[in-house]
Amino acid sequence: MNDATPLRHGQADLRCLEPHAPGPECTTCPVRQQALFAVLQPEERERVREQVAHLGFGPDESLYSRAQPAPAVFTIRAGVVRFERPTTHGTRRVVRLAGPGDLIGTEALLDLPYADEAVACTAVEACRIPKSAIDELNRHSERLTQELMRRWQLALEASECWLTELSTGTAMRRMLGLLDRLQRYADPEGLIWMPRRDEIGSMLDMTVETASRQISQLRREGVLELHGARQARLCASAFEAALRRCGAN
Amino acid sequence: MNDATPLRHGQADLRCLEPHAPGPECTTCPVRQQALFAVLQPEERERVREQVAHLGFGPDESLYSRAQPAPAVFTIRAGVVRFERPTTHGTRRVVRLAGPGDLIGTEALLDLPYADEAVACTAVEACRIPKSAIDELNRHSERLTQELMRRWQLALEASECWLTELSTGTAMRRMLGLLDRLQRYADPEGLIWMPRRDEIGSMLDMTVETASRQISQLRREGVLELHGARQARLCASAFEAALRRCGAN
DNA sequence: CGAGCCGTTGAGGGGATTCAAGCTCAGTGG
DNA sequence: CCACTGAGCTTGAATCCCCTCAACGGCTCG
Repeated sequence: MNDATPLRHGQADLRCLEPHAPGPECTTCPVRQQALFAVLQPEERERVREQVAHLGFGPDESLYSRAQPAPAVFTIRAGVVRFERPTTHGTRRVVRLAGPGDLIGTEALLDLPYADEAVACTAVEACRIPKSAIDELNRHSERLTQELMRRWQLALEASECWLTELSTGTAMRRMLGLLDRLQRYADPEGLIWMPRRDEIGSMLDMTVETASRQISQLRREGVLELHGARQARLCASAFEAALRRCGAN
Repeated sequence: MNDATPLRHGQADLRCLEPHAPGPECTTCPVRQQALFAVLQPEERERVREQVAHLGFGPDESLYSRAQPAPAVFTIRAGVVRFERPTTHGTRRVVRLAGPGDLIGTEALLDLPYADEAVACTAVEACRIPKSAIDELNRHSERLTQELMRRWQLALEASECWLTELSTGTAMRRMLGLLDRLQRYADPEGLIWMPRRDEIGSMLDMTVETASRQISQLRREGVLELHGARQARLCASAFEAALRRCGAN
């Protein structure tokens, strides 16, 4: 996809798709209704448009890194982003996922460094909004302030949900929980993004071998149907059955 | 401690220590510097004082319950509070702790129901602040708005930290992570609150037996020194040694 | 006193990790 | 063309950690 090295966990090379001519894309944005600026008046939106950069990221590129100075927030237009942080033991742990319409990196608005590393899982399109732009709007738009608080609550909800659904119980239960979440980011044809086995490992705190075994079992049971390496389809009825099976566990 | 039944996980009986005479306690509050209202001007603080109720809760009483309408936020003055939510399998999982100075139940400000059940672990003193009071101040104090956002970020940070430190690795590693956190809520004599074994279980996703075995081992190793049923003391050097030992694991 | 809760410890079994080998597939270069 | 390589995925076998089931002691309380 790019001529540079694939750079797993490297610095982001912020390839600006449309550097200084954001054009009319805001009004035609696929996530326009869910995005942060949906609460703005047209004239307010117009005022910040030229400060917003439209960026693209390839798999395993990071949008930003933990502990770095945070000058901007991002709205995700397409793709899946994972949030990683190192454990005290040196391994990496994924603590959350984000998808189209989500606002990430809000630490920036508090003059705090980024709390996690945000890494693209799939190809990702995102809008980069400098802190200054939000600050200015914030002074005049009470609705934006309210919306920002709502975003924080959403992130908190996602994190706590990750804890209850993806960090408890057997490996199979956690795997089903993950697939259930990935289903929300499915494309129109119902294909879900399938993480690498080691990614699954850092999401669910298991080894690559265990992740592989769970996937294999689900395939044998007809729950999961792999389509190439990075995509798959879930069978709803078999999925429910699998859930019940390990619910009785 | 109270004449009513101990009511494990029951409704909160909101015992108001000083019903309608908040008195001068705000200025003498032990958490005055860390609490939300620290950012307010004296006259602003004065305006809301009479709307704030000073409440007490006994162990296992809940301050509020998940999915309930949320009319107020709470500032914790003393004690430790845990946030629980049910898993899809029917068990309970603790997703976060809060202590003196923390602001909880901020969902209320967004007209959302409470996201978790907040349960007192120890004896807890808290100030109940109705949503309406915050709303009014919010319109005039930009600093309060900023502070609220900071609180949300703190909660998110705590939740993600819980995920990386208390939900990964072996039972011993998680136990040491928990003790490390509890240390932050230690009293002046260095005594920490010691949870029941089943509480530890729902915090670290392990059985009571496993929790008990870890505790016993740490006692034998001189890391932990129990003082009665609900208190203990950590030996810093032995604690570090234990961390290294299971770091090499 | 007996009942019940809480904590502890032991024995056995099961699920996950570890270690290891083999597979496919893409890219490389002779 | 094909051997070679390395990354990712899968599977097997042995080990180990944790869960399950069980029993028991201390303690409070009716």
